[in-house]
Amino acid sequence: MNQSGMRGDRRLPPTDPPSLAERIRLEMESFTPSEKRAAHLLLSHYPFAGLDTVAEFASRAGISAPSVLRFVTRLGFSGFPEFQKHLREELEAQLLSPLAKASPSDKGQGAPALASFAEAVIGNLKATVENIAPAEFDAVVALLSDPRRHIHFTGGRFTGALARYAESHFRIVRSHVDFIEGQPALWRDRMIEIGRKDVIVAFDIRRYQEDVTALCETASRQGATVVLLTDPWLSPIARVARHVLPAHIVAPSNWDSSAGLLLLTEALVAAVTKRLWETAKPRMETVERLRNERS
Amino acid sequence: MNQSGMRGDRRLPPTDPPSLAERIRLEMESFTPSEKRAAHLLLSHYPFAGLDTVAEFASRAGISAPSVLRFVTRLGFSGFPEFQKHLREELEAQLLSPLAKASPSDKGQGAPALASFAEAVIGNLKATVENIAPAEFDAVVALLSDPRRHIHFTGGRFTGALARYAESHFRIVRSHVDFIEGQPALWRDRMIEIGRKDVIVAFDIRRYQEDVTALCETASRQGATVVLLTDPWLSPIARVARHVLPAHIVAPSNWDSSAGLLLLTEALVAAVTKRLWETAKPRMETVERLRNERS
DNA sequence: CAAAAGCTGTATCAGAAATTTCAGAACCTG
DNA sequence: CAGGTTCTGAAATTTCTGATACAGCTTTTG
Repeated sequence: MNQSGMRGDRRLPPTDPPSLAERIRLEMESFTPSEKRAAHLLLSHYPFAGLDTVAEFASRAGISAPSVLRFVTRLGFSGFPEFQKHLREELEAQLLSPLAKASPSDKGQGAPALASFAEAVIGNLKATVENIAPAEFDAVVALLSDPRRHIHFTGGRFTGALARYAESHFRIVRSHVDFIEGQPALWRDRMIEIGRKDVIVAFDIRRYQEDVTALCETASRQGATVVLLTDPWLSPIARVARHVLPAHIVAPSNWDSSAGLLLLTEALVAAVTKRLWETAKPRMETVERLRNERS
Repeated sequence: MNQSGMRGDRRLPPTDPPSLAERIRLEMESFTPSEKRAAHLLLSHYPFAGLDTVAEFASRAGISAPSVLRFVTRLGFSGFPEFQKHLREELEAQLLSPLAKASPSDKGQGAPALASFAEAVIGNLKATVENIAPAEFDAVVALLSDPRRHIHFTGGRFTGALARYAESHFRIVRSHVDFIEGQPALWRDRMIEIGRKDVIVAFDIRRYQEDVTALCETASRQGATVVLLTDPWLSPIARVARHVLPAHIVAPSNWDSSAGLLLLTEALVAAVTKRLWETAKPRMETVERLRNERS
């Protein structure tokens, strides 16, 4: 039911109908606070958030109905119904034409920086996933799911934060989880009780940090199993690591991107949580209950 | 690259959500004449025809409003609004996840889990970038590039690690950067020197943490500028935040994904580093030199 | 620091939309 | 072809939504 019938009529570069979403993004700064909340809600669930009733929209955005009305008026619509009609038509048009996506128009200055950065990060994630040996990933999941093991996370200057992130999740999913600071003075003493039952999960990327390497070598010598999350050039820790999961880290920045490491971390958390669900569920519920009691 | 090697193991047909359209097609014969007209209209412009008003739908189908009502009742809905809600949800679900179709049971092995998890995360990153207003991003970059400002990072249970990650980078790029623990006991005293010159960068996602909110509210009351990185539902901190950068966080896991927040963080680091390059470069070189001396 | 401007939510109203009622039309069925 | 059943739409009814007025509050400005 395409009334134009004209095929191959892409005369112009895909100028696209200037989406309402784009306009909102551009005008965002000129919005009042509650208009911004409305805009954020709409953009985050575009365009479905706008298809509900005014009351529903207002409540979800955390503002009042009149503010929503003012918002749509400000966008140039004569009323809420007209606004919804526009959204529906836009949605229908977009859904029916397979070109759909893209939206590379984005002239803005800041956007390109963010967009191209995201582009690169997404490329890293894809490359990371493709280069992980499934067996390796599974083996690590199995290792971290073994309740008899003790898990220790550690990392360097920047990656230490990722180790902490991992620890804060695993700590809830299972027992015997902790975080070890990278500085030798802080872990030397603890090494005495590291042994075969222990697993060290180390994060280490470029500008590999000697103290983290030393920690892993010591632990390995004591019989611990070392799991390493690193970059494709492999931290020296790889020599003592039982399992290595490399992630791509190059980004258009003066700094490396840790997004791939975070992806692996979160995927491990998800997999282990699922695998230990029987015991993890009550633990998560308990944590939740304790949090609520406090407040 | 199916490591299981077991082919032909499609235990169950790809059940998929039984679309309403399918059901209508199956029951078509049992419809009355005017119901058929309604059904045909709906199927021919599925599902958009159903998103209009009853009157509009009836008119387009060439039947009366009550017939439309009887039609939707017959389909098992309690009323027209419920019918529309179903259409919207079906549409949203279909439009938003052309990627990770098999999220439910998926007891599958490691690699599929990792791959589909990555799919979802990548989707989050794209959605995050698209929903960030360029002006908002730029404004935050400008704010964090102002050498006269003091920057404080903070976050909740899980997001605290991201705040640390941000801090460890910004600390090198510029001066006057620190990290504030979320617990009130740890920051109450420091608030005395927080004022107009200060910027609080807060990370807070679902299960918003009251102590972080309290910190931001206090700081805001003292005249500090608050920047918030949160999820699309917006932490209550948004109330006092000057700038809000929302990131999509839903992943096929029992946990939310912070990858979008990390992306924004790294993009901010990259942008600010570039902007302050004249002063950042010598700082980075100095840090490098100090590290080497130590070893 | 005071006045002004702007923003936002409460309460209220008008109107439109969905739903029900009911009588007439069409269609079987015997 | 009469009696009964089913289907259908006009009109009445009810519900609920979108819109507005106004007052309180916050922020800005002089």
